[in-house]
Amino acid sequence: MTERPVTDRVTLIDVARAAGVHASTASRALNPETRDVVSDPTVKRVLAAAKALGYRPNPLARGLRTDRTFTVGIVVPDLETPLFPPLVRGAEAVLGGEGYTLLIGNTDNDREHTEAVVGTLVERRVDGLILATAELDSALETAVQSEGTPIVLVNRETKADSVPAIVGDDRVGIGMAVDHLLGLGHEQIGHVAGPLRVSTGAGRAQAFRDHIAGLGLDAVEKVEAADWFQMEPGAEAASALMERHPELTAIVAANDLLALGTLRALHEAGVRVPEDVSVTGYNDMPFVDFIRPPLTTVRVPYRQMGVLAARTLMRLIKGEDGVAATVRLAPTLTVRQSTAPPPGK
Amino acid sequence: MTERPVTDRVTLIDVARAAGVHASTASRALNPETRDVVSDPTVKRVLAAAKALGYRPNPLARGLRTDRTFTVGIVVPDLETPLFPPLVRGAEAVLGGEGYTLLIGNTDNDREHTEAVVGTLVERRVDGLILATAELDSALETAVQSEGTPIVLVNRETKADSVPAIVGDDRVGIGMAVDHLLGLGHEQIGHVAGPLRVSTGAGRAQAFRDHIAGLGLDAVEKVEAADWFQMEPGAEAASALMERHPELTAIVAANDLLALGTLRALHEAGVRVPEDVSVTGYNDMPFVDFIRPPLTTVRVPYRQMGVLAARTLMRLIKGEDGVAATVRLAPTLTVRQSTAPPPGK
DNA sequence: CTAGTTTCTGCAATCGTTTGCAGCGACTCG
DNA sequence: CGAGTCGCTGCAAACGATTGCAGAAACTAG
Repeated sequence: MTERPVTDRVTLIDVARAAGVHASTASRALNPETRDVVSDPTVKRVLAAAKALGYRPNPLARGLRTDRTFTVGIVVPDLETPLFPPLVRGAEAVLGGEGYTLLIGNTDNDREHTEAVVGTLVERRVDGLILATAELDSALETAVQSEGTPIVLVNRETKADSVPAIVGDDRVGIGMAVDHLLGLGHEQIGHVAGPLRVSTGAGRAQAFRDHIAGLGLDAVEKVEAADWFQMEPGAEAASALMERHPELTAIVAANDLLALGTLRALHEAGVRVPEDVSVTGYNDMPFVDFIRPPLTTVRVPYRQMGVLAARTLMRLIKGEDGVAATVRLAPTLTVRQSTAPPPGK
Repeated sequence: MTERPVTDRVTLIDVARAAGVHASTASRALNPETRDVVSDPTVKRVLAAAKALGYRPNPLARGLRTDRTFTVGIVVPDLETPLFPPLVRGAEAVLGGEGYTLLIGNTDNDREHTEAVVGTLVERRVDGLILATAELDSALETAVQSEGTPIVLVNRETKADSVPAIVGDDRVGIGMAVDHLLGLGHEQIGHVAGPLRVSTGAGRAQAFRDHIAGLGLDAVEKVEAADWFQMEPGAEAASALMERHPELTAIVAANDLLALGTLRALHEAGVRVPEDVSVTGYNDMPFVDFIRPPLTTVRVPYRQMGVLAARTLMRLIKGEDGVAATVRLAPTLTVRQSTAPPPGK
């Protein structure tokens, strides 16, 4: 296999030579910011030469000199979790439009792995970072911030309020699910919560308790937390919950996968949904309208979360002042067939 | 908001100074390849200094000098299509292990967009490219190749066999679906094909025809192609197909989404699945086991495709010889409840 | 004891940009 | 007509690494 010599990339110097000017002049002519210090005819010549030669600036050289790489890192726990792709796409849509490229990293929900990934991204001089990692701890992001890399959190918050976060409004979302069930006539409502060390898990559980308590009902012991946002733990938690509280006629799950697990546990226990027990999910994952029964769930605007996170990050990068601390996006309720009035109503 | 001065990054020169040597010596001591030309005590001192200062080389500077960025671009039509995340993760798993970072790009199945994305990635000096884009045309990849960037295709092929491809073996997969149906006693089997300008669409349709023809049955006019791999087009194609061939007792869909569309179309026509008509999908997307009825489908090892693509790309980057042209991965059949013997058997 | 190796380290160029500074010609104005 | 200003361009130094080359010890051998 012969090593074919590769078409040599055209550099700024080539353009300068072709236009009969010095490289620095060519640089200034090419850059809209500095273009006005160059005489009009020269600008035209340089532009023409650049176009003729098909010049594309070398981002490495530029980044080395300017300390701006026009890249943004986005790190997610697991791209295969269906809520992340829309989020990434939303971010990519706005970032791509501004000339940024996305570096992506998965963390597998592992603390060490997360630090390694964030480390390489910072080292690669990303201009900013979008973190959708799950852990509630905040040491990492403040550390990164102090190194000078702007950060935006997405789908989770941190105690340190120095870092902006774009999240779904879980209080509203859980409230909508509960109100929907109350409206159908349910009075005994339980909650299959997510892992409490994760902000979405803890937040939704708290929202559930508060909302029920606000109605003068007792909720505390009607919550069972799953180990993780997966079907299997969801099924276990649901079983435990129903065993302790056989009087429940409705279950609010903290997540669609937990709802799926709940569905399965109920099915295996011979309980019919929605005739005997109603179930709601959270997230409106793709295809939950195809399961049996189609899931009533709270729809979270993940794509828009990505869009807003990216916009916020852009403002941070540009050094704008007064970037909002935390933005909560309103969810909507999608009613399908996993909820119905309780038995005998 | 005061611009807090940022902790200055530690550079090779800092390390060199701390170790009392010249930067070039430090560089050699740090690089395992050249370490042996440096005396042992010096190596130790440099290593210690580097560790003490927390030195991380600047990839931009290195890339500028060496023309290796340790980045790989991966471009997919749409990250939200459920087969791509596992693929990306598979690739990331092996690439990350080798110190590479992934740059990701979506193309929206748009030709111009694709060229733009690939353009920026090449311009950013990625060491290689994994393309999962859908179009069958091959001008783009040969163009990129000629610029010197190694490419691996994934989930699709091209006519030019100079570029390696990792694909699922659709002939085998479709064959398994058809054989399964034949085994159940079906004799009138139709195919809802994907768009024929896409290699997976065209390939599966051809596989279907060939397989049926190989059995001496007539297949040609029992194929109806959908405009795109989505539910809606799938429903339309299925309706058209059933109208033309009401005698069909089984439909092989080229893709799970098309199968979902087919399911809906049949449901709306009052046809029961699987009692009246059996349906098979393709891909085994997440949660198709939860739909009604759980879908019998062909499982394609997408994660492994990503893994193999990455491995192949690594070999290409390292300049190894004899990298296989096209690898076909064997799928498996997952039998669920959307298939059953035809009525009266 | 000298000449020739070997081993190690430093010098300086290089990768492709950007940018502060200085110089040069043309123009303005008193 | 001379001094000051202005507009434009070039020079050269960065940015942070890598690497061919050469020089200085230290060592071997004759």
